[in-house]
Amino acid sequence: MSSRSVTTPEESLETRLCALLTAAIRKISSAPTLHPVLERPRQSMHGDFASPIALQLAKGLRQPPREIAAQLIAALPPSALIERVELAGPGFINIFLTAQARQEIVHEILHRGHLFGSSQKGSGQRVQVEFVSSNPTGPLHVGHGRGAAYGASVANLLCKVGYQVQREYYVNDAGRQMDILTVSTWLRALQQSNKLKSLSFPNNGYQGDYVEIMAQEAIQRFSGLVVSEEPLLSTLGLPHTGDLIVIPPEEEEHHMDALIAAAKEILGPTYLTLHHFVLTEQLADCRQDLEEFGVVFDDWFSEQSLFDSGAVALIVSRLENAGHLYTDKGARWFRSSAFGDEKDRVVQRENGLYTYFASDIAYHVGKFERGFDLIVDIWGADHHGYIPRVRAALSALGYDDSRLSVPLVQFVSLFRQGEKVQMSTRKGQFITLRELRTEVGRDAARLFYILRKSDQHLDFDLDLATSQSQDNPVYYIQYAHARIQRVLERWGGDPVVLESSVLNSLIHEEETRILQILYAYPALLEQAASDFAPHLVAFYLRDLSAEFHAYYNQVPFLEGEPIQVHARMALLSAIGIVVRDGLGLLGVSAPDRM
RNA sequence: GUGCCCGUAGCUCAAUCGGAUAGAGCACCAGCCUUCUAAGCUGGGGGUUACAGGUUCGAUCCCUGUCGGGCACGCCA
Repeated sequence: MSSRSVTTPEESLETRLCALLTAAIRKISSAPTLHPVLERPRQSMHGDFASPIALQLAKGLRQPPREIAAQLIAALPPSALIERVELAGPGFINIFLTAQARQEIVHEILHRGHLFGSSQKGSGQRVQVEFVSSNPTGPLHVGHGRGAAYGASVANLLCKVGYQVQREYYVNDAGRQMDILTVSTWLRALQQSNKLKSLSFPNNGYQGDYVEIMAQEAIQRFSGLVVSEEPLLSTLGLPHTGDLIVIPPEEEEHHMDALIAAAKEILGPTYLTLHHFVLTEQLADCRQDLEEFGVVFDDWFSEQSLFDSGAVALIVSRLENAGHLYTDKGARWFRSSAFGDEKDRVVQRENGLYTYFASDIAYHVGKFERGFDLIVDIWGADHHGYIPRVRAALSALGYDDSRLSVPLVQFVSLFRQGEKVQMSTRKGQFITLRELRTEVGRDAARLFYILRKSDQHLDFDLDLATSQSQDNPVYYIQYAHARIQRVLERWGGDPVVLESSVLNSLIHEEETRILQILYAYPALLEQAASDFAPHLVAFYLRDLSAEFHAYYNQVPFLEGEPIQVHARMALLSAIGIVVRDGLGLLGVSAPDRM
């Protein structure tokens, strides 16, 4: 127990070692001290920690780096943490910890449990993470799944390192796409009622099965929905000859707009009812889908509400009053090129309607007004050109756009039998997130999605993922956890006694390496959070699992002196806690047996 | 054409914000189950980090150029 004083939960090893180095720097130099960097060397012969500080000081002090390093080593205050210090290479200071210093991490982990790795780095700042935010015009597909898995993990990480996190879904319920979905549903309802004779379903309508299902439901629920074809043709200005009407491809968009207008005119208030119905249906489906994926939002923010509350009009007038708008060709333009964008952008169209950009400015200003210190927008990579204009608007209105971060998520390409699966949302030809979850399972999907950097293309091999083969890294990590639980179960002792176990025997190579990985966990989480890089957690867990599996194969844990067995059980228990916690951050379960 | 991102082992990807001998998985080769789960372990081969320059103690990382790939360039959202 006396050894617990070596490290405390408040001060990590890194912090204490940095303090020692800083003290040494002050002794040999009066120059303003730069914060000493501690690295984790790739090779064990380079110590538990290494610092290139002497190399960095060399220029300012006008001395050879090796000489500075030697002085620093001599000036280093004595510490129970440090076994020895070596001067190496061009001037690295390699620090070797005492076995006791390494072992103490086990007690810290057992003591803090799932709180281990948490930090106050975020110091309670409020951060909003907005992600998925797909148009509620159909089921989520595998591309949205990546955004969901990534965003949820980023949010979990930020939470873990001390931020106050709000998870938000921006509902694009105000645009033309929702009208197209409404009309699509209506036309399907007419088709199902055998009302459409000469008018065919538009190519640019939503064609998925879910539209047919909503149409069936709508027929049951809303009277006045089903009308004959004649008034529709009249309103559209099309002939009543009874012949099939063919819309040329270049006319399709105009035709759709005409259909929307006609639907509004013919249905009257029922149009709004239907619009509300399809929106509600899609959002409910989306929410359930995400929940089953382990992704839960704190808020679903309606774009329409920005128009209803007058926030959009207000924000445009704020830009107006600040002198950032001008008129050209009948439209109102925001001078975004004056704030770093490559060209100016329209906020109000010639027809008087606000653009999506206008409501998006209002949305982002609203985020700041809601009191968030940091704003994280997770967008598809195809929106990267959109970032400068949002920053420009925020800057123009006096907000600090450095408080906005926009990590991009690249596309997902599906491969089946070595061939790329072509997808089209509009035509309903896509693999849904739900299908993927059913085939692959939630755990595998969640891990697979975040296994590579978010801004890299992801080739999702369906055959590999659906084969449930050992190639899938999720099993490798989960298996480590399951093995640990089985060993602890076999041991059968009281876990509480492990908190005060004597750890002196944990000095073998495998054990040392595991300890080194374990005490790297808090710093790893901080980096993964600040880089928005959950893939680092996945790689970490695989490394930790690999070391554990090697250990497992090498040492019969339950054999030997009780004191030694206790030490191993304490170590295993600590590994289990970290693996479970890390998987939890990624939304992956940690089964006790497999 | 312009802008942004990317180019690392046969394949899919990492690389501690400029650090030491660039690492994993898959695939390939050779071994390990009467012992806590073989969904595991051990060993092996495999690289001019696309190419050419530059910056410095030191470059996969920063700068310039070339080649190749992706995305974006609407009064759509």
